[in-house]
Amino acid sequence: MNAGVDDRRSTILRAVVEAYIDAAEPVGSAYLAALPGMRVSPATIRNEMSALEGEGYLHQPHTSAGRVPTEKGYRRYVDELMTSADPGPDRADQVQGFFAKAHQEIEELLSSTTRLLTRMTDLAAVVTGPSAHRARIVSVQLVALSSRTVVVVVVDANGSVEKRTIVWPGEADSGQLAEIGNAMTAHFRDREVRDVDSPPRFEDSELDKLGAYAFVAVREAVRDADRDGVFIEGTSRIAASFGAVETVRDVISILERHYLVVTLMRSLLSRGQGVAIGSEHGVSSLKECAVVVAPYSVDGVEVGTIGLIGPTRMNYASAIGVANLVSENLSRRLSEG
Amino acid sequence: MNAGVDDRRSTILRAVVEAYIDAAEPVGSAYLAALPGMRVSPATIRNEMSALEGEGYLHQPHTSAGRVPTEKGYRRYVDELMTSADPGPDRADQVQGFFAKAHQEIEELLSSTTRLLTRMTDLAAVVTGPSAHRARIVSVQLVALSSRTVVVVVVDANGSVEKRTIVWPGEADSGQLAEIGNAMTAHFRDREVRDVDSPPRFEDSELDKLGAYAFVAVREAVRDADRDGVFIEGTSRIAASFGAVETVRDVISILERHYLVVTLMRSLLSRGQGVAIGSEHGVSSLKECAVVVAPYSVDGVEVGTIGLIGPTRMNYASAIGVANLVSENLSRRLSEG
DNA sequence: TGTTAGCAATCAAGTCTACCGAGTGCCAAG
DNA sequence: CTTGGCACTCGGTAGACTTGATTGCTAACA
Repeated sequence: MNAGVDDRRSTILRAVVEAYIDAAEPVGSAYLAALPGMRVSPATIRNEMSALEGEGYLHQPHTSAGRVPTEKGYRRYVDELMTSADPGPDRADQVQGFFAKAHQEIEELLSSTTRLLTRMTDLAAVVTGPSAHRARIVSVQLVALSSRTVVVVVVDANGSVEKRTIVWPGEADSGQLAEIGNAMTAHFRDREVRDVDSPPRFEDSELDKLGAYAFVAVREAVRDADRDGVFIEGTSRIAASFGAVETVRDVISILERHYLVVTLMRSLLSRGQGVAIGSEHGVSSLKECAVVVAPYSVDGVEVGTIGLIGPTRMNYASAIGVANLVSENLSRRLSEG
Repeated sequence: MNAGVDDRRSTILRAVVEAYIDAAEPVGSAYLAALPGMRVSPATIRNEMSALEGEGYLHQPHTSAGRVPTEKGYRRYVDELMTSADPGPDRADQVQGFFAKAHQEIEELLSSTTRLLTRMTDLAAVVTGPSAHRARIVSVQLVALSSRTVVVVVVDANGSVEKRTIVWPGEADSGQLAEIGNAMTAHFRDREVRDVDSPPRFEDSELDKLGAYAFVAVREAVRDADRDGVFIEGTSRIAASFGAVETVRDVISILERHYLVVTLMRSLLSRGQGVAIGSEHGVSSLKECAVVVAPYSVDGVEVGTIGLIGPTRMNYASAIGVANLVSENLSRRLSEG
């Protein structure tokens, strides 16, 4: 029972899954028997498939049809049967080439990484920006837009820039603003974003009041930091993957709710899962989808997520391979500086 | 010929368009004759419809079907026959309420405005950020991320912040950086973004070299400024509007190419068109779509665009009304400060 | 002259039937 | 345990027929 990956039954399950991924049509015994590696007759394959159906790995849409993998079937395929997710040297080169001439700016880098993922897998791709919570603050500056409007600009060590526009309580004085900015920079410098808890204090009581006021903007600016960085591309591939418009609508409408997608990916990662198939992830609108996730890290710390979303009959080997490959390259790239 | 909007034939055309917008099904003479305002028999209506078909305003999918508006029919409807695009006091209140408690930050304001548009019209919505070319620069600062990495931060009068991360030629010295930043701020202050043409000069030859180097980053940062600000929401409504998955895929794949959408909207506006129907705009993948655009302005200068995209049988009155309403409110809001 | 009732004509879409064929399950022989 | 053979199932396709919506035309009418 549940022997290895080499027994005949498993081989047949693998062949069914791969054929179905390829052709999106129920797979019959005759087709399988004709496969190069297969040394048994259709009748034997039928027996095995019948057993696989009993075990819950396959499903028969109707009596006179071939078999289709169930979620459990895909799961077993991904966990045990799949041949290596190594994307091969061509793709490795492609990814390396991409990162070699990729843009400096982190946002543009991530956004074009998302497009790269979509292009390589033909799936919808998601990349979340590096979580800002652990990033260190490098500079805080206050700039007057007008006499009553001030923009607070916070730069962190990732090179992310967050800002908050506020109405200044009184006439904005550029000397004062500079002084507050310098004090803030000194105060927060090298502290992590999540440690922004109290404003710097000033001798001068007016400055102290203004400083406390500006501090609120700093806190809000860094609190929003994570919200910016979600990149999603390849939505149109979803339309190409499903025949039913309703499914397309449901899936796309989930993809439009970025925070939902991010939550989903994070929760998968935190449970140590790299792949969620069908209803495993619990989002009912995505029950016909599978999600592949991989974390990426900066200096060894996992800070962001790469995700691929497509139909359950996606090419898992390719998707997982590409996700990991891109994750490694992106991590390396972001850890350089 | 082409009398007014009050002759019977025009009334019938209007009724056909409105019925078709409503029900998405070919409209027959019996249905029209039963309409409250209609005082003639189905036979008469048939005669008129036949004439309208001859004039190119209507089309009959097949002999035993009712009539469907052609592009020309929609065009005439929008230009002459449509009843007022006034969205009514409820919606005006809704929009005012929205802007009353909307977010300060321009990006978030525009992004939630896009969602508002989608919600109110059930169409895909696009808002382009205020063109930065005419914005005045308020501040330029150089911040060291590490000894060899510097981020150049440019703040403009809209409150937009642009940045560019560069490798510094040498050890980054915070005193030098501050000096260059101050000189840049003084040099570019109140100049328009499009006028960023030459760096400030420094007495010190090393500073002058570094300044020229940093200037490149400033120019690149402001050149990219326009690229950020495109907000698109409601893609999933497209899936709900069309029956064919291919159409959905085509349209969404256009929506994914932001620059294409922006170009389309700008070119419509520059030709003074507020509505483009079907093939009028020349983007073949959108031939089953109509696009409604409205500019918005800051202090009387048109700086950005609002757009709505949906099927040709969208509710034009509502779409145009909402686009204009939101445009006015957004303009007012952005011109306040 | 414009309007209308009446009516035959048209044609998409639905229903019914027959049939084909892909694919199975099972049995008996190897 | 494997396999060939065979009856069986059932979705899908094709054709014939029906239904119903809608038209265009004609002739009568105001």
